[in-house]
This record gives sequence, structure tokens and C-alpha cells, in this order.
Amino acid sequence: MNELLRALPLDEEATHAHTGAWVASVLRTRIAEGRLRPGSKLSEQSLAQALGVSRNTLREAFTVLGNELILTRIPNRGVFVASPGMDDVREIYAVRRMIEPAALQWGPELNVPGLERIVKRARAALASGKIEAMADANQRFHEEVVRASGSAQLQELMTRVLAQMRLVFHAMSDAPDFHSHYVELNASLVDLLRAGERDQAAQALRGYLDTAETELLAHLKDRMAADGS
Amino acid sequence: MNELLRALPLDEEATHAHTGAWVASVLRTRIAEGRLRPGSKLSEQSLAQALGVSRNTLREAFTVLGNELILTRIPNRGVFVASPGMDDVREIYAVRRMIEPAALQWGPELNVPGLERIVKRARAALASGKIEAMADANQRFHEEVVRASGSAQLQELMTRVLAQMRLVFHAMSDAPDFHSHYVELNASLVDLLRAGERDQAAQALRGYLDTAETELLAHLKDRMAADGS
DNA sequence: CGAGGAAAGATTGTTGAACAATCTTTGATT
DNA sequence: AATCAAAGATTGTTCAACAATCTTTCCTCG
Repeated sequence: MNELLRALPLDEEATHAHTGAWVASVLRTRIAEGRLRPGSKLSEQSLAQALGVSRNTLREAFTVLGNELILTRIPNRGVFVASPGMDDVREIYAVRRMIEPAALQWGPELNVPGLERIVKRARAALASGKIEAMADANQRFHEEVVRASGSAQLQELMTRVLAQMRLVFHAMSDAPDFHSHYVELNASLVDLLRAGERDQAAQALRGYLDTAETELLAHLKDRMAADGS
Repeated sequence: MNELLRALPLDEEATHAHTGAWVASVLRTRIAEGRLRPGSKLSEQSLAQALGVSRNTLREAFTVLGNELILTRIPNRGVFVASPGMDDVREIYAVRRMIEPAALQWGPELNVPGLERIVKRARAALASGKIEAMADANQRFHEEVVRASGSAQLQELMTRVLAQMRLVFHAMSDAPDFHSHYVELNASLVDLLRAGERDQAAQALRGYLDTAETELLAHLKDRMAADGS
């Protein structure tokens, strides 16, 4: 239980304006980094003390992160870091399969050079073996795709969904490298886009997302069977 | 200022479990009904007293509705019912132009009979002059379209966006009847879908959304010019 | 008479303590 | 060992207080 406290070194300062939002962002970061593992219980009293805020303010942050599906709130039981299951993965890909191809096909602010730059960075990271940076670039790629939609709300939804994806990966620490062989697939998407074949790019992306989902689901199924034994 | 209190007759009972969420839903309903007009200031003290909850609980509801963009929070100034402007309308249609056609074209749970039923109801409401019910059916139609995506998060986003749309209409009480001539356009969409022409349906919907946006923006522009004089 | 600005008043942001309701653990009993 | 009640801990909610900030009032000065 004291792991919680060690995981929160309080690097930043309290901004004294909108403390609730600040607490939310701290927790968001800690969860994204994997320092708070899926399933962990977040005790109000301990956390409030560790963060140096009141229980009320902490609760405001819980409300925000609960809406983002990063935290799971069980009434009278407490809040936990969400640990997404197979249904959640299906939901995540249902979202992505809609908005990412739509942005590629119809997005009014498609930025092909920006995508090229990200692919380049991903390739460099992959070549130098920095899988952390590579996964990061991969995420940036898909965020940039949705940015083409020109909608801040869709972009925010995509950010949320990618945060949930990170939770999925953190939930299975023995994950094989799902990201690296998507670098070249993303590159081929950029090729299609540069040629102006937006319909084909959207179609291809749908295919990639389909296979990614089935791969993930298969691995998750094995994982859960392993847990059961 | 006492208008606020009169607008909140407290029909329902407090459920004593998750009061914050209950307060949020009460305010959501009041705003959707137009009893709390865009731009109104919601004073914490008055509202908390009127609703019979503490300021802290009310604040939790404010956090939720602020994330839904139904309330605008200005630090140290207070919270106001959002009054969407032209940029917000553009954002709304940027979202709709992505997710609605995507759901029509690719949604795995497209329910054409359900859409037919809604169109039928809309026609009946239009014929009997109940524009209230007709606007409601129109909204249902677009919610059902997004339901085809099979994603709860996309559906929630659509519900949020439609709530913002209602705010736009409430902001201009002199709105002409934007809805009624879309009943037949929705019907023609259903015709295309029944014929299995999902691509064409998506394309057509994009067109409808484009014209709806430009009409709305034009009217809003006039409205704002009228306000300025 | 009007503009500027300081002081008073009101509102928001945040905290701490308190209490009821609910869950969890403990321990006694059978 | 299983059952159940009491004790303990945690969450849900409220209240009261205070600092920070905004708004209004009113006074002074040009």
C-alpha cells in the first residue's frame, strides 16, 4: 500500500489556481507512465495527504479522471486505476475504426508533411532501439491523423482513447512488441496520402486497425487464461 | 437573478447516492429544456440553496458539466450556461461531419428499421404540427445513426454535441424552423441505406451537414449583427 | 461634471473537521 | 470450519471558515 506514496514524488508545484485540474493532470501523468498500475486502489486519505491537497479537491480530480475512463469508481468501495478488459479493447477499436479513417478520408486539415516527419522520427527511434520513443511516435502519428478532422473534441476523444490503450499495455507487462511492425504500415499510409489516394489510405487504415485489434484480443485472451491458472 | 430559483422547481428527489451526478443531471435537463438560458450566471450559493445541496457537491456537478461544454467556467468569476458562438458551431459540425458519415458507411450495427421508425415518427409529428416532437425525433435520428458505430464513447460524444446544438438554438429564440425540411432529407438517407448504398448515404449526409452548417452560420451572423445595433 | 482609485462588499477556490452510510475486518459463538 | 455480530476503516456529504480575487461603492481630484 505504501507503494502508492513512493510512486508520487510531487515534482511539480501547486499552482494555487485550479488545484483540482492540477491534481488530475498529475495523476494522469503518473498513470500514463505506468507508475500507478491498473487495478491499484487510490485511497482518498493517503492520496490527499501525499499530494498535499484536501480530500474535497482530490475528489474533484477523481470526477474528471472517472469521466475519462482512466479511473473506475465503485460507490462506497473507492476508486481504482482502470484495468481494461477485452470488452474495453473492443470499444477502443470501435472508436478508432470510425474516427481515424474518417479523418484520413475527409479531414479538412490533413497535414501530410507533419505525418512524414513523425514516421521519420519513429523509424529513427526503431533503428536505435529506443522502443519507448518509438511507441511515443506511433501514438503521435495517430493523434496527428485525428487532428486532420479539424475538431478539438475529436482530438480530445482520441487522446483519451490512446490513454486507455496505454492502460491496456500496462495491464500486461509481458506484452510483445506490438508497435514496431506498425511503423512501416504507417509509412505506407503516408505514401498513399502523398499520392492523394485518401480513400485507399482510409481503407488500409481500417484494415490495420482490424488486425491490430484481433492481435491484441488474442494476446489478452491468453493472458487471462494464464491468470486463471 | 431570482429567475434562477423559479426555474428550478425540484421535481425529483435526492437519491442520497451520488448526489453530485444527480445535481448534474438536473442542471442538464433544465438547460436542455431552455429554462436556464445561455449566458446565465449560476451562483454557487443561490444554486446550492435552491437545490438543497452543499456548495461542494454543486461544484462536483459543475466540473462534470464543464467537461461537457454545457457550462463555461471562468476562474474567480463563476460558471455560466455556455452560449455557443460561430466558432462553436463550426466545431460542432466538424465533429458531426466526421462521425455521422463514418457511422453510416462503416458502422457495424446499422439499424435501418430503427431509422425508418424514427423518420415515420418525425413525419407524423411534422404533419400534426408538433414541432417540439419533430425536433426531438430529428435528434433521435442522428443519435441512432451514431449508434451504428457500435461505440459507447462515440455515442456519448454525439449526445454531448447535440446538447450543444440545443444551446445554439436556445441562444437565438427567433430561430426559423431549421428542422422541418430535414425530415425528408433524413428519409432519403434511409432510402439509400435500404438499398445498401451506404457510401452514397454517407456522401449525402456530408452534404446535408454542410448546408445545415452554412445556414446556421448565416443566421447566427445576422443575429449577432442585430445584437450589435 | 466626469475620471481615477481606494476601500468595502460579495463571490469563488480551497481547506479541515464532522457525521451518516456503507464496506471490511475481527473475533466470538456454535 | 462456518456463521454472524460488533468493531474499525473508508467513502459520501455537509458545514463553517479563510484566503484570493472580482465587483461595487463612494470619495477625491482634476
